[in-house]
Amino acid sequence: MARPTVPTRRADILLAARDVFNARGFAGTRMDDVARAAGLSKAALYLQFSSKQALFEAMVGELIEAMLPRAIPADFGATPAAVILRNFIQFMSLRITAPDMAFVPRVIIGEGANFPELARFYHSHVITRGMTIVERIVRHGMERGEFCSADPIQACRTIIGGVLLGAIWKNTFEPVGAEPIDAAAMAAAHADAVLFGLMTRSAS
Amino acid sequence: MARPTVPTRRADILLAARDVFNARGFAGTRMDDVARAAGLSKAALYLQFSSKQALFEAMVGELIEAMLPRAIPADFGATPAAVILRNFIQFMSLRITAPDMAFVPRVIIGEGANFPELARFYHSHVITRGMTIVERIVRHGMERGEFCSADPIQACRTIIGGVLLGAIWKNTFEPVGAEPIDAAAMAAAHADAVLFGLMTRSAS
Amino acid sequence: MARPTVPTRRADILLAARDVFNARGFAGTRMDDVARAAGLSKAALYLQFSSKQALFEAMVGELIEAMLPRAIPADFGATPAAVILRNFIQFMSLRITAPDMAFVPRVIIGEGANFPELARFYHSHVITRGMTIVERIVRHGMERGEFCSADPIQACRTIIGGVLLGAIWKNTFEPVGAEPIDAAAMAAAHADAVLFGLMTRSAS
Amino acid sequence: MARPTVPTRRADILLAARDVFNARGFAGTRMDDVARAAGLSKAALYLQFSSKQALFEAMVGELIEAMLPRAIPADFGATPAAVILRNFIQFMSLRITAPDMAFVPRVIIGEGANFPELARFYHSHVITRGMTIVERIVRHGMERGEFCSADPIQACRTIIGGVLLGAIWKNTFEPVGAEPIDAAAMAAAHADAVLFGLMTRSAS
DNA sequence: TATGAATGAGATTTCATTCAT
DNA sequence: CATGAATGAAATCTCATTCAT
Repeated sequence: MARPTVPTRRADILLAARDVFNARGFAGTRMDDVARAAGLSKAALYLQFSSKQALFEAMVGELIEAMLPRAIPADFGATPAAVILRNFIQFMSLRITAPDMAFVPRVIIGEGANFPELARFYHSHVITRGMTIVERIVRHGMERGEFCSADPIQACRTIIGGVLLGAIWKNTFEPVGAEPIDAAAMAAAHADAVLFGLMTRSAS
Repeated sequence: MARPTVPTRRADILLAARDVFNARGFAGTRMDDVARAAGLSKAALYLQFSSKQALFEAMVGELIEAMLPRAIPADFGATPAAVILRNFIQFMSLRITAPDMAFVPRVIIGEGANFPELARFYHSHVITRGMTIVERIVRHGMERGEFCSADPIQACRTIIGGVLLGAIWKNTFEPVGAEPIDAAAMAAAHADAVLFGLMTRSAS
Repeated sequence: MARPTVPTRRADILLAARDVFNARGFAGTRMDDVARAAGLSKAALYLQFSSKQALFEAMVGELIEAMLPRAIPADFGATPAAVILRNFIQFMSLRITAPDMAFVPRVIIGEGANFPELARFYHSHVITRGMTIVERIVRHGMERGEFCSADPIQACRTIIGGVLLGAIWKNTFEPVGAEPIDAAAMAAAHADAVLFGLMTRSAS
Repeated sequence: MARPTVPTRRADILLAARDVFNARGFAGTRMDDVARAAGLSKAALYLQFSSKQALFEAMVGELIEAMLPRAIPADFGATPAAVILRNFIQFMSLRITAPDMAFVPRVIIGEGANFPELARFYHSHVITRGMTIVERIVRHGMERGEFCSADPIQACRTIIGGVLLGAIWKNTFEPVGAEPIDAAAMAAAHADAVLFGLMTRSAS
């Protein structure tokens, strides 16, 4: 409750950094800009982060953590896999296309080659974690006889691919004139498309 | 007969540029490097391209052109839509993950915000074109009664999302330790996942 | 009391800039040289002046301000116009041919086409102001019956032309072997030449 | 009569060079521009002129020659000095402010420090020659009793200063908004101003 | 802790000049 | 003679990073 002002300082910087990196990319961002946006002197930045790269990594790390689904039920019980999967797709789609998150994939993809640490981090914390969840859901559906037996790993890719495309669309193509899409609607349609491929044909 | 050297000059530069931009990204690439890679002086570069950005755009434009499916049959005749779609997914997946192409999406996504022209170009020439083709295939399947009636546009996104993920995977995550995937195999699985959602339930 | 160092920085640079621009002209001056002459790094220059041109303009502006006659009596009273004019010519001649000023006209004339702002500034602040003063003096003489009625504007040109020629002579021709002239003597002779054309013939 | 085409080539270049140097000054002029303006390749320029500086000097030299009063009567006979002086001032003023000549003083003054050869040339061929002529006229007037006895050299400076100011005015200040002056009218007024200073007071 | 001032090490871009054809 | 193509050698400007205060 009485958290001192220090952690706020750091948070302010990260917030400002997010905005500037978001708007300009890594190379295009100047420490000057971040400092000004955070209302600090450039030198003060360096008291908190030892380099531009460190700042960038800290900021992305923070965002990634915030993006991960906090709680996934340990046991799915009797909930139909279709329902769980729908919810998951909805959840991820909305989260990943939220204005303050959408640039994470862009940054990871765009700067991944220059920041292998970041790509590794993202891969192991987001992709792998997300795929594990999806895989569990798929297996759950297979065990319940809802889903036909497919390679769960491959299925994951189809599922995640659609979610990712939504984020890219919003971030990369909408600003240059692509027709805007409604994240929730797209998620629903994506779930439909995916589900009817996974469900046994006898279902219905 | 005796003038094939001239047009080569430009192509040499573009080739070298592709390699360097591929390895280092836009900001990380120095004109010096491109020049050296092309076996020319820096100044000679500027004889052909008026700026780093112009060079970059020319190179990406060239690659994009090369990546587009040259010829799609105007009329699908009686070929089953499932076959056509499978082929298309295969074709695009292989093309987009080929070592000399795979970085195009990365670059578009990563630098799109800094080069709106590029994003626009990519959107209208690749994405839109690709989606139109997929849409035609889907409609073809619906007319033939192969595919259940779904929103073709949304279906496109699921299809293309999976293809794109393949390229990103190879480019961004494999270099940092993600388990390598076989493009052809993934394409086949993606087609499966997608197809069984599109086919009418009566097909059994 | 303890902050006289700050305003010095800018002045140091301007002083150094004056010397280098004086010796080498605008195009011939490298920011490196100015920096070295000011005992600073090149980057420090850009902290104060956003471009070479800005530095140049600031420096010339400063010099011009310094060159202008600070105070001209608002009312000439009963002082003979001939005396006033003589003094003015002396004053301007000495000022304009002083070693640290003499290059101003050269620069304005030489680079005026490339820096219209500078030419405009010089025209409105120096030429126009100077001509206004001369005009007032001439009218004063006419009112007093000292000077015959001539077109004061045209007379100004003859007067100023001679003063300007002195500066040009010192700067452009003396360095290549023209016989050196004494600024004060030339000013006196010029005043003579001019005065006896303005004075009424009855004065004798 | 049957002068071959060769001298034309050279003349074309000099003409083009004059225009470009006129518009952009020495440093601002690129050999490319001159070549294009002359309708030649850059390399062809170098067949005629060994360097940019050589080209510049040749061009200025040519102009200066063209500017000099071709013929001054060896003996003034009984023509009144006032008339001769008036004519001379008119002649020089018109010549020096002609659009294709006016930039010569600007260039000499502006680039003189960087091209001492040029300044020397101009000084000895134009200034000195002009001053000699004026001096002869003044002495002629003194011998005839028209002019009072003044220092002829100093008088020359007043005379030439006014002429020079006209050229500078047209070239440097008119383009930035100074009120345009009529060369002939200014010359006449200048002659008046000067003459009435030189003539004996008894002349009436 | 905070900052204003400073800088080293480039980066892009330009241009006079050359040379093979 | 003429040229298209090439280049070496700068010059301006930028920016992450440091340091005295």
